[in-house]
Amino acid sequence: MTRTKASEIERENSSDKIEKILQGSKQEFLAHGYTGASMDRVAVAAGVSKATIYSHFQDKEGLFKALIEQLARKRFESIFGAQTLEGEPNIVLRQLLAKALTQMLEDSEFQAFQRVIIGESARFPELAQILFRCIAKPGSEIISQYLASRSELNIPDPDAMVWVLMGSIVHLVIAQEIMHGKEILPMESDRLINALTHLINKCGE
Amino acid sequence: MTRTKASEIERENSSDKIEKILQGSKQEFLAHGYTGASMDRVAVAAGVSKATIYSHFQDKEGLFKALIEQLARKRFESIFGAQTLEGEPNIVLRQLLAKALTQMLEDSEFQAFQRVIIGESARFPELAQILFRCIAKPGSEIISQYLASRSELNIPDPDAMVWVLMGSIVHLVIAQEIMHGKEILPMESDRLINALTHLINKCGE
DNA sequence: GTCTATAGAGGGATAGAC
DNA sequence: GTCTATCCCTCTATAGAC
Repeated sequence: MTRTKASEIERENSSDKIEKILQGSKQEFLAHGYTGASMDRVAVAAGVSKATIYSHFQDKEGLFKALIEQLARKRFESIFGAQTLEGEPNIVLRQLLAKALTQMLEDSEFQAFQRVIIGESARFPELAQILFRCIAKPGSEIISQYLASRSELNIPDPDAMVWVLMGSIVHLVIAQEIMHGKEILPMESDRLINALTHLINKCGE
Repeated sequence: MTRTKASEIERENSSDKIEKILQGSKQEFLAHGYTGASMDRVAVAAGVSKATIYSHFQDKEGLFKALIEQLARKRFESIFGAQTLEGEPNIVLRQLLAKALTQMLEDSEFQAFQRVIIGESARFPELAQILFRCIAKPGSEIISQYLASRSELNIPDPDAMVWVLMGSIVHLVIAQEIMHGKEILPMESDRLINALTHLINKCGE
């Protein structure tokens, strides 16, 4: 019986501590990056002692990797929870792009996650690759197959088209929010979405 | 007379030291990021003592900012050295996109620069914004005006189209090289360029 | 299992000699 | 202007008590 009931909320087992440590480390790593993060501050944020962290994780690197893998898994589930992709291409694609872009623009945790992954991609190339294995690859395959299945769209290279769509919206998030470019060179997401859907429509004419 | 002649190559003045320090700090900051960089290693790489660095720059932050500003200025000059943008749109745009993409894909220093700028964009938002002021904004204005001036292209929103073009190629560099995604989800630059030029052509039909 | 206390290394920055 | 030597702090990681 290791379940936590409301009546025994004071008692905590190891799994709870691990989750608390991961939550605390999320704050710290997403705010300061890998090198800038302090294990002392992780301990404070998690509400445990530093020694407890080291009893559950091998070292700072092990904790960082565990956190990133957990976050990537959660992102994957939240993105591909209920994507159907059926119906009129014009509407389906517009909704898909707009929804993905809006979610990314409004989710500052995602932006911090993306910033840290890119910033540490020299030290931890395998962590950046997890994003592609878990999110970009399955996502691009779904969209590419949809584009290919709709022959009226008349797209010569669906895989390349996915890179145009994905690249345009991901880059907008990186440029406008992550890099704070919106004050210098602003672009409304509606205009980008309109431009992309207009291009796809012209393809089929 | 502070010029350095070939006959007095041993003698160095302050300007030389400053340049050596910036060169040494480039290695260190681009390889390890701001927090991960060590002033001791900068001193070794530059061939000067740590105290000499602090006599020319206020602190680590000041040196980092000076370096990033220098690199941004150099990038700007190398990109907009000889861009004419005249002639048949189909050819001009294809060449422009292909050249920009190839240069970015082959320039690992640019990639490290981009990685560090993004990684530190939470701590130093003004540095990321320098990139937009010096590179993205002037570049996008040149391309946008070209697109608008060619009425046969029939582009409803040239500014938004620039974001599609720029976003697609910059994102490819980030995804394939900076984040090491090419082993997981590869995409050849030719196919992306073909897709983009095909879209632009369809617009005008 | 979890804590406090601390070891041991490396960080940024500076004083003082030359 | 430039160096060597050093200060003081924070860091990761662990030893030992409970």
